Amino acid sequence: MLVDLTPPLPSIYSLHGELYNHPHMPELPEVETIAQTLRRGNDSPPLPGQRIKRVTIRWPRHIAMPSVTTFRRRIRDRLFSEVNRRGKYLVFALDRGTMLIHLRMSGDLVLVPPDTPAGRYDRTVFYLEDDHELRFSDARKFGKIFLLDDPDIVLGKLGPEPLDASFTPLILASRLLKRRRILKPLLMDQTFIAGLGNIYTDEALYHARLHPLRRSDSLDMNEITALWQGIRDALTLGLRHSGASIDWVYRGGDFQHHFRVYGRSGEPCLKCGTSIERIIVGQRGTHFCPTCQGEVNV
DNA sequence: AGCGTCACCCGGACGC
DNA sequence: TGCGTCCGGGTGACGC
Repeated sequence: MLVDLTPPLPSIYSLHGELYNHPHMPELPEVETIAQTLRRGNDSPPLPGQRIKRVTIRWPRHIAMPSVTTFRRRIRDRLFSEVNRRGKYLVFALDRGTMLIHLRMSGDLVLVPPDTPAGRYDRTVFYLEDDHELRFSDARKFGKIFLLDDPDIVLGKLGPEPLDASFTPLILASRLLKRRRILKPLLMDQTFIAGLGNIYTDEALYHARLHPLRRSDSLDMNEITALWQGIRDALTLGLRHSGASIDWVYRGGDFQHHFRVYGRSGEPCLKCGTSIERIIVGQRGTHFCPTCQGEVNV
């Protein structure tokens, strides 16, 4: 029934010698880039101010809350008022309630003009009053959509926003020292800090010159400040490049050309020339420079 | 309670 | 051609 008119992706999977035979999820910079594009409009008009006529749901398990039937009924005739981001969630404030979308591994959201050919992985389509369509495509089907009166049911569990002014080195210090966890999985824990995934965690630790296996309570204040700065540097660099485009969907960002460690195993460290290593930490591929991020002292 | 580990969801790409 | 394996984020089960 659906015709695949999606052109094959350019070969962007072997940029650094390491083969990217898998997708990975959009993180804070990618989600922020999508939010900004929808908010401002690009080739299409801004999403705020648009009203939803109806919705098509091709993969009902995407709808996390409420039930699919209730979702379908409640989303009708809703007006988009704001598009924001919290952690890796897109937050759509409506005239009644809030819709949250988590893209997980392979999700993407685009606002397209009328009669745009269907994409192979379009799963949920919001038909708007002016006949533009907001399309949620998701090859891996791991994405989640919520429609809530109180978005804090979901967003309330999230840790601080790393780019907020309220996120200071001291806040980070108190959170790190309260725990006794390995840094890499702790930074990816969305209740500890919101928005970091595998790529930006590895990049942040490299900027901070910290080994991914360090214990959270072993850091001194200088190291904590370096980590705070590293997190912000990695995210800011990603944002400046409109995120990375090594997913199933090309988003226009080009940060993948600027990774310091992610996907660069076997290649020389840009600071010292040492071969970048790849290890598994908490079931996740983890890239680091054994010289620059050397001391593990657990 | 806190922490680590593992299976699961899913499907494209790869090795054999 | 086809099967098994791998990968990823988040969740939930389980064990220490």
